Amino acid sequence: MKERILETADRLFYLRGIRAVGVDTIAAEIGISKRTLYNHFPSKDALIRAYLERRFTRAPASDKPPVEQILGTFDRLERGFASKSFRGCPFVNAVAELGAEDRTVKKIAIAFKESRRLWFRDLLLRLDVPDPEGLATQLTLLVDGSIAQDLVRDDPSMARAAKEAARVLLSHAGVGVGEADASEHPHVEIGKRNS
Amino acid sequence: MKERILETADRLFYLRGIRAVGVDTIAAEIGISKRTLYNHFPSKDALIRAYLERRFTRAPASDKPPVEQILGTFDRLERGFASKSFRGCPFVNAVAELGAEDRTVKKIAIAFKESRRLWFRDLLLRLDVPDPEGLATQLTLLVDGSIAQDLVRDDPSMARAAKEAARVLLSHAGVGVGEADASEHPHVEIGKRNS
DNA sequence: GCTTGATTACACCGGTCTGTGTAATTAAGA
DNA sequence: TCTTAATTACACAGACCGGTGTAATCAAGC
Repeated sequence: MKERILETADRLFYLRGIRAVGVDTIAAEIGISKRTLYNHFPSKDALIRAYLERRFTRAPASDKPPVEQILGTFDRLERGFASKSFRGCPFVNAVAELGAEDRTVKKIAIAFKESRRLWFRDLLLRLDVPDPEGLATQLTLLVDGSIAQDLVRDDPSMARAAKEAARVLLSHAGVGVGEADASEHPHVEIGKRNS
Repeated sequence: MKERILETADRLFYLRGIRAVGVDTIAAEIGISKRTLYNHFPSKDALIRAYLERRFTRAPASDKPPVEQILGTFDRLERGFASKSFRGCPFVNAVAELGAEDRTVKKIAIAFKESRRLWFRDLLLRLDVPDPEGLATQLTLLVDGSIAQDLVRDDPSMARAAKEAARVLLSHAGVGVGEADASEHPHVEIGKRNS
């Protein structure tokens, strides 16, 4: 039950915005009474925090080469962008919506961003780059930048632009990166999904 | 009067969030009646749109070398991040808050993002880089990425990380970029209103 | 002085929101 | 069958919201 509530809250909060979705809406969507929802979560704030904590899932371990894992991140991003149910980074959105209002939300968001940076860094450590910390930070900038750009432009090709930039940064750090896929044309005009 | 309303709405909308600030709050902050506010703007939506349009000011022309202008962008960003009154990109925040609700808001946000990309592109054209369009896009990714990261982490050094990455990208495109911090010119005076 | 337009105070509307109180209903386990 | 816990329906409180109606007040220009 608790999981069903969280599941639904996740979908609605993420797609429509946290402030835009009321507890009545969530309860109605599942088909339960509002009272039941409040039996599982003491307040909407608690539900919001649980929603963000549930989003905070670390990437599963992979045995692929570090470079492939790093560049693959942007392929996954592009696939996510193409999905209708993609609407930016839930943590950035939450901080933008709730701001200084809820300090806990910000802490969760910071933890998430840092965990992704560390994921990059650990992969870079295995590649013997000169400055794994700084390069990891730069990669997160490309990730978050492409997410923000796609949020407003609805343009999944932002992920490819980020991937190209990541390739250049890795190459500059002495990492051997393969050729760009045949399907990737840097000169392509920026596509638009919606008019 | 209209300008005073916009001024106050700008500050409150940006710092506390659009949905979090009511028209009563704005009127009370200025010390005018709510009726006066509604004499200047037909609805809150109109006020929101005017707020975003007011934020949409293009960067003034500069006669500095293109590379300095490009890298200087990140210096201005860093100074902005350090300010207490910085809370991310108003356009990204607005889209995150209002989402699909208001199509006009999204259009303004898209226009702004594109105008900054074109600003980069026009500078890159003067540098004869192989792919000005793509590189301009990549630079915007670094800008938006550092803004998003600073929004959640409150870490102005993100701008420097972005600048470093930009240097690498420019250098890889055959542009001669000076040593780190060789382009520091303290009195670059461009309105820091945007993003 | 008079007219005109902006601004004011203030009440009020309908709606939505989070959260609670309560009593009835269900279902499962001992 | 009795007990216990979860869930239900439903009303309601209290607050805030966007927006309007109205009549009075103010200020400036003719």
